[in-house]
Parts: sequence; C-alpha cells; structure tokens
Amino acid sequence: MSRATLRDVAKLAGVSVATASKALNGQPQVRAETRERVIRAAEQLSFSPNTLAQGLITQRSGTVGLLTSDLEGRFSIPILMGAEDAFGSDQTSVFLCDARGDTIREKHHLRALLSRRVDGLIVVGARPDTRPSLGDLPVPVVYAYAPSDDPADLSLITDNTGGGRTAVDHLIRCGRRRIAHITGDPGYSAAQDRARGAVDRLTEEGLTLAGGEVWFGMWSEAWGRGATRMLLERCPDVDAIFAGSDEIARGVLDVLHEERIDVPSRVAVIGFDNWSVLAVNSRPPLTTIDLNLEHLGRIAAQRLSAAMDGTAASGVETFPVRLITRESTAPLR
Amino acid sequence: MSRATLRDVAKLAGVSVATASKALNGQPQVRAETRERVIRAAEQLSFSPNTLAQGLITQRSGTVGLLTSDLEGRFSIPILMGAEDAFGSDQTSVFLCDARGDTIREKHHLRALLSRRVDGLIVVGARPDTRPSLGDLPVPVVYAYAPSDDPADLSLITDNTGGGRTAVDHLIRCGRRRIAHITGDPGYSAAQDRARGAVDRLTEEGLTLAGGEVWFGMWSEAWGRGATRMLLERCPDVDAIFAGSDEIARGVLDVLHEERIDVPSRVAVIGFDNWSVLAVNSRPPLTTIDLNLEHLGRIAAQRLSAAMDGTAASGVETFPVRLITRESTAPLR
DNA sequence: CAGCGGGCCGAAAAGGTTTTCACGAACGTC
DNA sequence: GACGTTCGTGAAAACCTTTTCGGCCCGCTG
Repeated sequence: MSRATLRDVAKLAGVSVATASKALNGQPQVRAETRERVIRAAEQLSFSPNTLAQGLITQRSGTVGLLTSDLEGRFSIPILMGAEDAFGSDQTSVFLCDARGDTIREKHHLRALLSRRVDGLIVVGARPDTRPSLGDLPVPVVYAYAPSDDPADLSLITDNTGGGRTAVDHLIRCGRRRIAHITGDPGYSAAQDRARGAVDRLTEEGLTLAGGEVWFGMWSEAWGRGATRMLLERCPDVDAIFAGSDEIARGVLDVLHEERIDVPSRVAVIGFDNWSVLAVNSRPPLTTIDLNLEHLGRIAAQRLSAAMDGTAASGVETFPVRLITRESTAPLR
Repeated sequence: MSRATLRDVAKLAGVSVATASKALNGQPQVRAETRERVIRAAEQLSFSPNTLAQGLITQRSGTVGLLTSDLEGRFSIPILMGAEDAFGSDQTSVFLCDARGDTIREKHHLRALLSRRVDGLIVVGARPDTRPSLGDLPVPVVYAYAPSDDPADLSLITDNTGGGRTAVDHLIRCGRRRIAHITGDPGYSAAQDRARGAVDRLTEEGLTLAGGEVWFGMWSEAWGRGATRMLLERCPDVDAIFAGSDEIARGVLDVLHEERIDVPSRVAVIGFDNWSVLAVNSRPPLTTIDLNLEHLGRIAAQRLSAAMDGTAASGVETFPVRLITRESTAPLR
C-alpha cells in the first residue's frame, strides 16, 4: 500500500493538480461536477495530502511541542489530554518530549522542535515553582503548571492558595474547629501556598492550626504516617486533618485507622491532587482538591492558538481548583 | 526572532546554497576554510534546518506515531520513554495520540498520522489482551503491550505467565508452602496468564493453591481487602499471598495489618506491576514484578527502525519480567 | 606545451502542495 | 456582430532543502 500524490489524483480525474487541490479544499472556483470527480478519484486512491508539503508552503506545520519534565508524573498527562482536546486532533498533533529534569536535554529537545517548525510550545514543569524562561523564541510559548520567571511570558498556574483555602473552608463547613495541616517539602511553593491559604481561612474564622503550626515534611505516605502519630500525641482532640497531597492523606488515614479513630465521624481528612488511584481506593474514599489540569491544558491550547493568530498575552493567569467530595469528610453529628 | 533559511546562511558566507548544505552536512567536497565560514554564518543566524523540507526530499519525516488508549494509564508512558530513548531524540520525535478506547477516534488519529508521513507507528493497547490489527499500512507498525490479532503483524508483549511463575517461585524460595493468589477481572488475559504461571510453578513443587483456587475479582484495593478477609477465614494458616496487581496487594496488606498479622514474618505478600507510588510507599514496601516496559519501548523502537530499513519482522515476541525485591517478602525464620 | 585528473564549487532539478494569474469559453448586452 | 462579464481551468511560482552533474582552476604528466 503506497502513497498517492495529488498529481495521481489529478491525472485520474482528468484535471490539473491546481484544480484538484482546489476541489479537495473546497475552494469555490470549481464546477460541482468536476469537484465530484476529483473527490472520487481521491477516495479511489485513498489519497491523503502530504502535510509536510502543505506545511512548507503555508508556513504552518500544524504541530505543537509539549515539553515536560514530568512524564511519569501525573501532571503533564492531563494537561496533554486537555490540549489535544482543544486543538481539533485533525488540525494539530502534539510532539511530546520529556527533558527528565535535565537542562541540556531540554535545550536539545527545544532545538529539535524548532527545527520541526512547531507552531507553538507548551512547557510543563515538574513542580509548581517558578522555572527559567526559555527566552525569546520564534514561536509562541505558554508555560503551564510551573510559571516562567519572565513576566513577559504567559504562564498558566493552578491556584494553590485558593486550594488551601477551599480545603479548610470545607472542613469548617463540616463543623470542624481543631484542624491540622500536614504537608510536604517546604521548599515547594505549592506547600507554602496551600498552607497560606489554609491559615488565612482559619484566621478569618478566628481559629488557629491544631498542633500549633503547619507540619512540613515530605511528599510521601511515610511522612503522613509519622506526622499523624506525632500530631495525635500532641493534640489528641484534633477533629480534622488537611493533607497537602493524596499520598500524605493515605498515610494519615492509615494511622487513624490503626488507632481505631473513625473517619470521618471523629476526624475528617481531606487530601490534595485527586490522584484517583490513591483517592478512590482509600478507606474511606478521599475527599480531595482537584487541580483541574485538563482545563489548564485546554486553556493553554486556546492561548497558544490566539498567539499564533497574532494576539499574544503575557503575565500569570491563575485557575481555580475544585473540591471533590467523597466520604472522608462529613458534617459532625 | 525569526527563522533564517539556508539561503540566508549561504549569502552571508558568500557561497551557494548547495555548498552551504554540503558544508553543514559534513559532505567531503568542500574546503575546510569554506566549511568553517558557513558554520560560523549558520551560528550567527542561529540557523536550524527546516525538517519539513528535508523530509520532503529524503522521504523520511523523522517522526513516529505512538497510538495509545491508555494515556492516563501507566503503561504507555514507560513505553514512550523507552522508545524516545532508543531513537536518538534528535533523530526522531514522537507524536502522541490517545484514542481513549474509541475506535473511530483511533481511525481519525491514524489518518492524521499517515498524513503527517510518520515513518512508523507504535500501537499500545490499554490492556494486554489481543486487539484488532490496523491492517495493511504504508508504514511499519509494531504493537506493544497488547498484541495484534493478525499474526502477520509484529507484536511485543510482556510475559505474564512467566511473571506468575516468577512470583510464586520467589515465594517458594522464601520457604512458603501455603500460597494463595488473589487477582483481578478474569476477563483479562493478564489475569488468566499470571494465574496459570503461578499454578504451574506450584504444581511442579507438588503444591496447590491455598484457598483451593484462584480468587478472581476486580483490579482494585477494595477487592484485595475483601478477598483477603474471605481467605483468612477459609484458610487461616496461609503463609503467602500473590496479588495480581499492586493495587490489590495494597488491599491485602491493609487487611493483614488490620488483623495484626505481620508481613513478611507470618505472611509474605508480592504484587505485580511495580507501580511505584503504590509499591514503594506501602507498609512494608512491596516486593513486586516489574513489567520492564521501558525495555519493551526500546525494543519497539529498534524493531521499527529495522522495519524502516527494510527488514520487517512479524509474530509475537514475549519479553521477560523482573522481580523487584522489597520488604514484603522474606525467608521464613 | 597539450592533455588530464583532482579538488571545489554552483546551477538546477526534485520532492508535494497551495496560490496567483492568465487564458478560453459561454453568456448576456447593446 | 462586437464587447464586456463571469465562470472554470491550467501553467507556473513559491516554500526549503538535498543531490546530481557539469564546469572551472590548478597542478601534474608526457
């Protein structure tokens, strides 16, 4: 099965390539009967236009690059799906490249992508902290998840502060008053932001954190377990725990369960990320905060399209997160 | 920042485009001094060749398509990484498309990829069962993870039977004799194959499954928990459990822990998949079977390269899995 | 000194498509 | 019957690069 060219189609239809092109592309200056003949010829040869040649002359390759450092991670994939969705998949295909956290590999991929004449670039960081800008490029770029350090770039991020606030707000609405916060590495802006949001909301309510302060540590179940044990010792009457990630929340649940402390009737637990393999399967299923990453991906695609059409934006846009209610939280009584 | 063409480079270097091309591509028929001049000009203009044009004439786009139905899943990503790795990333870029289990979406993506003149295709199924062949295509195809139903195609799969055998073998070497197997949906060939491997190895040793038979159910923690409870009731002296997935294994561990049954001293537990967020974080960390998917991806890339160079293969190749020993198994005593 | 071969370089074709422009025919108008 | 429109079609240029082949200049050989 070999590839037919437009010339083959034209010959079979008895017209010139120019006419064939116009017929297939819906240009008006061709007689209906002729168009019909061309289309039939194309089908008969199962012709499909060579996108490379098209790109060469239209100066649009119909491709974008997705440059990430978080492939096996769970962030780039939803973003990719959202983006794939927003570009019609027949219009635009996406090159996926994983730099694996390595700057020179990133440069490498960048060169390759530019050489392939991608129409735009989406850059997804591995963590929500600011990352170095790629600088001035011949194609539009949007940074998603991790913002660029250059305000002239366009960055799309999730609202971690708002997420912390939402989580605590939900716990308060459940009637909880003694709320603790166990979270990950304090070196991550995500940890800091979520904690800030949580504390802000608590302060509005005239409350302070159970346990006195935020329990920073690591993004792991083990830390969730350890911190929970310490927390229970220092503060046995805690009635809600806001975990900075679903992994941590799993550790929290594990220890509560071990101590025969019922969730949610005695202690409510809320996670962060809505990583479904963790959140759905836990006992009980975990209320958590969803980052809305597919949405972020869709917006990234839209912004990219806009920029390709000449209306580029810049600055940082923050997108709201979403509360997912499951069974690990419930009103008191 | 706009894109320089080879003609710009040639003009700046004071040579013809032909010479410029040869200079940059290391062709011998150009004087060293001239080459030097061209290279400097190229750097100065930060020239990068237009891959579309190159592809047009060499008849090679330097791209491959990865068609999957398992994006948020954990299988395609390692395969993608392996493939990206095996193709030099500067030589070949990969288009990632997710059909989301939808046949017409798959057709759609396929059209788009062929239109983009990909040099080859890797098809990754969502589950290890046989899937329909894409049929005769103008480019080579390799099926990975899920084999094609057409023996004329080339399929690369993991050895699930061998995995079951390896798991049980490990438990036997740990001195266990009363080994149970809790696994997922019996409609998955993976479940059947793993079970068969396990039973085979048991039979060789003159043993039978603790609990009398394989506990088929669902691929979830909840099933792991439920099955374990039933198992303990029917067969309280079980000394090892082989779980058909890490998710199930998590459920198993959870109940054992709840029942204060020590792992691994009283019951050893082994999982399947080496899904690290589950396996590494569990208590204790989970011994499991790794599918070696990156390796599968690398081989897929190699087979594809070979096919592109004219030496196509067909049939089904099975690749061994790998035992990852952590702390949920240990010799008795 | 004629002829020849080797070393470097440039002109041109090729790859597949889109788009512009010119051309011819058919038709209507005066 | 001459002229102006409109409609449909085709020739050719353009996109950017690689590759073939011919040509030029030099130095060498006979």
